[in-house]
Amino acid sequence: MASLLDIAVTEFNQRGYDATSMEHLSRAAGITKSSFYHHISGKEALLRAALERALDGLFAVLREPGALAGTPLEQLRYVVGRQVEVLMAELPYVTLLLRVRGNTETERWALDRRRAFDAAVAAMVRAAMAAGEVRDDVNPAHAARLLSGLVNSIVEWYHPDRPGHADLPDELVRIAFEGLLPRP
Amino acid sequence: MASLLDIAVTEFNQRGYDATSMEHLSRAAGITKSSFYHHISGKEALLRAALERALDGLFAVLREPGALAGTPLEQLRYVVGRQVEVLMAELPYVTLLLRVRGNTETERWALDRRRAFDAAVAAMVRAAMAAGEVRDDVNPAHAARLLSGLVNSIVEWYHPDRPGHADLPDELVRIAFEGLLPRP
DNA sequence: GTCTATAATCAGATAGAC
DNA sequence: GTCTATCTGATTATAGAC
Repeated sequence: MASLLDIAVTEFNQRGYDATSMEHLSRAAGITKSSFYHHISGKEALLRAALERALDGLFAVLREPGALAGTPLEQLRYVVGRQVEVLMAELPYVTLLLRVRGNTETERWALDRRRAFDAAVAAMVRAAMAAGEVRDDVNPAHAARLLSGLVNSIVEWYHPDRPGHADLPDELVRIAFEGLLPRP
Repeated sequence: MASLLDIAVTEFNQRGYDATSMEHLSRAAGITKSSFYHHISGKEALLRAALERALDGLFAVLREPGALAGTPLEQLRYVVGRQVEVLMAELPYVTLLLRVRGNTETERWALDRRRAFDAAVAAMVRAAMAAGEVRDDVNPAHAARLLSGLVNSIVEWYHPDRPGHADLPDELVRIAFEGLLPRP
């Protein structure tokens, strides 16, 4: 049986957080709004719990051995691949995180933590470029932003139930680092 | 003086469409809510006008000579570069388009047209792959999705007023097709 | 074109019975 | 734990004076 958090996150992602009412959530859970309130303190608490789960999953990647050992490029490739895996494993939570706009204190907190994660990846891109392992004819800040954007865009179309997605982390790393052109 | 549409789109992008009230819009325009209603028929009409502008800009690219002549790869590179330029030129409108969730008839109409645009680009990716001009060791559908995601992710961080963004279309095309690794 | 005032509806949240 | 009933405030939209 799906938890109330799972149900809420599914609804939030379908309609958008602001467009989803407590009535929507309670109906999706099969109980009344009042009963729903017996279990959770409010709409924003649900949002906070979901965003925490997404952020915890992403930050954990940065502490894994593969993110800390090897050349700067090896570390970067590892983190990008794992980031895709976390995104796929925690899809609804990461999706919600990526759509936060900063309207409330909770949303601004999540945006701050997300920016910190992106900054860590950006530092790895700069380190790899300084080591000559990443091309230096593009703005490093742009390269980092585009890399993050490429990874995050997966939430817009990935569905866990569809087949043929097992290779996705590897495909993404290949395209990100080697590009769409055929190898020479 | 900014038009009411410009003002509304700015507000929609800041807070999200659903979280933005007519009160927000009229205050941003410097008039009362009632006066605002004198000029426009409702919130959704504003959304529709904005989404139309974004979609018209994107579809126009597909009809330009550069999108119709040359090898499949040349056509694809042209369209991707021009897509970035349109995104930069019509930033607020395209941003709004990319955040539509499908809650109303207007939003579903926009989603349909957007999917048609993406399908046209995906067809160009497949054509380039069939011609041996794009690597064939990735799923063509994934390659097309990732390419679109890469381009669209720019709306999350691009600001027209910041310097150093003139090369962005070219940088993006380089990264998309040649990847982040240094050239051999 | 702009305003004040207000209608009609819906939101998040609570009280209290069972 | 779940329910009906309700509160309070915000939201879209309109009426009608100036």
